Amino acid sequence: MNISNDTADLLRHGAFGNRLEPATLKRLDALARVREFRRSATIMAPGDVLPFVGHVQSGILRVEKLLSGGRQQIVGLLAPCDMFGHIHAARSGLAIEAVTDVALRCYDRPAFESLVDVSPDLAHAVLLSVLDELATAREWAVLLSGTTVAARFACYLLIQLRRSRLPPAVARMHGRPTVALPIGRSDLAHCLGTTVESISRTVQRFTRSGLIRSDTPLQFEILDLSGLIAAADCDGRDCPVIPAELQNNRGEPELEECLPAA
Amino acid sequence: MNISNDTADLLRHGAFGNRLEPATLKRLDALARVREFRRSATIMAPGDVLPFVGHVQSGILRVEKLLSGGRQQIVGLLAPCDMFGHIHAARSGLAIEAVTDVALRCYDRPAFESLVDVSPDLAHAVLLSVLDELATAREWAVLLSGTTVAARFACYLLIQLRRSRLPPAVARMHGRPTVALPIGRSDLAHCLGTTVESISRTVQRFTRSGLIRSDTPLQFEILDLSGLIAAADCDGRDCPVIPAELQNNRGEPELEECLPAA
DNA sequence: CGACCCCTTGAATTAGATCAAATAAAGTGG
DNA sequence: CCACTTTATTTGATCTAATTCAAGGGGTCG
Repeated sequence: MNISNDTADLLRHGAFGNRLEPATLKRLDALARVREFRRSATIMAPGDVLPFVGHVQSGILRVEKLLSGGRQQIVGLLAPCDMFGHIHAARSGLAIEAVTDVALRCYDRPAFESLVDVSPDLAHAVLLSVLDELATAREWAVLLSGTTVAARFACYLLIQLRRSRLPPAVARMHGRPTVALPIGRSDLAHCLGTTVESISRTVQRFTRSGLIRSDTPLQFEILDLSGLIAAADCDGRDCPVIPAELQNNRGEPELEECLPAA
Repeated sequence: MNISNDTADLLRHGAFGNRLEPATLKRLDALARVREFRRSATIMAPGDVLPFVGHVQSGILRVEKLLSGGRQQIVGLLAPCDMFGHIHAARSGLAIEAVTDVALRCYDRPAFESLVDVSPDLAHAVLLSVLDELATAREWAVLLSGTTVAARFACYLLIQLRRSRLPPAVARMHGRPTVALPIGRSDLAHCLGTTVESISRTVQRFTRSGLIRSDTPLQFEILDLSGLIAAADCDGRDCPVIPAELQNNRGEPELEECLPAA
């Protein structure tokens, strides 16, 4: 299969794009409208119910909880091709903000729901999509449950390795798997429920230990995958399952196959 | 509406029971088979894909991640009427165990999925059910993101107050809202990503502060709801939204209405 | 060049984990 | 029904890890 075609399709139709009938796809396209937001823009305030659903075309969103003291806790990141919005409206109390400049492919929610009602293939794709979101949310819960910052950071890297379906997030630098999300230390700290200082120290420690290499603050080359898995305090069978294609470096042969993904 | 009828219906048909056509309900009942497990039994091992889906009729399940060191991290609790199992199989790497003796109403998965395919009402109900699971998972992520044990414990109490749809979990003792899940300190500690000792100390501290009262280790009477909300470090608009019916004690008038729930 | 933002590093404090033990509750068998 | 075992909870003391407070580079942009 042609990678670049797949990529283009994912970008256009999101996670459920390539599972739809041509006819449904066409009607979906008719509904689509691309909206762009600048970095730090608020897409959804806490308590809002968006009038649309959609998926990310480019950029990174953060799903976060705003706490009383003006503090924020990130409970998820949305990368290109991830869905956002409440299919069947229910206030979540969460906020969505743009980490980078973003382009969102949006569908008017009532129209989208009507289309779902008459398109079993779309209904099925939406269900799969929500199930994927569910798995991701559980993964975040596991991540946040790590007791030490080191464990949470290692888990974060493993999740990003496994999860990202599109080039920019995970690539190979110097032939090694690399996590390169456009996420600054501040956001990273909020993701991991800690402070920028602790993040910084942990990154330095991992670097000194030879687990990772970080040319720029936004890039993490994975040097020792098995070491990272050990640091994440979870065995490879579980949450952070690494795609087979990434295992051929210092590959861990005992790692099982990854989920079929997309 | 008749509460006891509703309760019975929830117990029999789970979260999506009262949204189905009578015909669908009948076909669903034909598929149902109740399985019982004793306390501490493993319903699903990590890596398993259950041959059935279903919902809890009685008892409590814990959804957990098993870590390398034999440690476990609970990423969710399932109470009566909650769904479990992967509708469209995808290994989660999570385990499900019985906290108490449980009765599960199970449906053979292939048969259930076939029924979903031909029953739009069931498909819709399943989607809503999964969306509810998603909201719950995000709530857990928020819970686990709390920095201090006190914040996580307070958040846990608030979530249980809001979430439990059936009597045993939340009731009123001496006229006050009470969280009374059959969860021992050990499980509670795993839920909150901490140790039994820290739980114990936190409970004592909350008791001394007059936030809660605990006659038995399994019961927590809420004495000061607004204090708990403050301790959870999140304003009432968000995650822990308290049902209106529970607010008439030391009610917090500024709390908004809760979600329509079931 | 200075203002600003982001990342790193250092020192002090504190919360929580760990180790260890006492107390309380619940089941078991005589 | 009581002594006894087992399990659950509480309390104490120590030690480690992380937050907090504070300051020092290293960029970018007007």
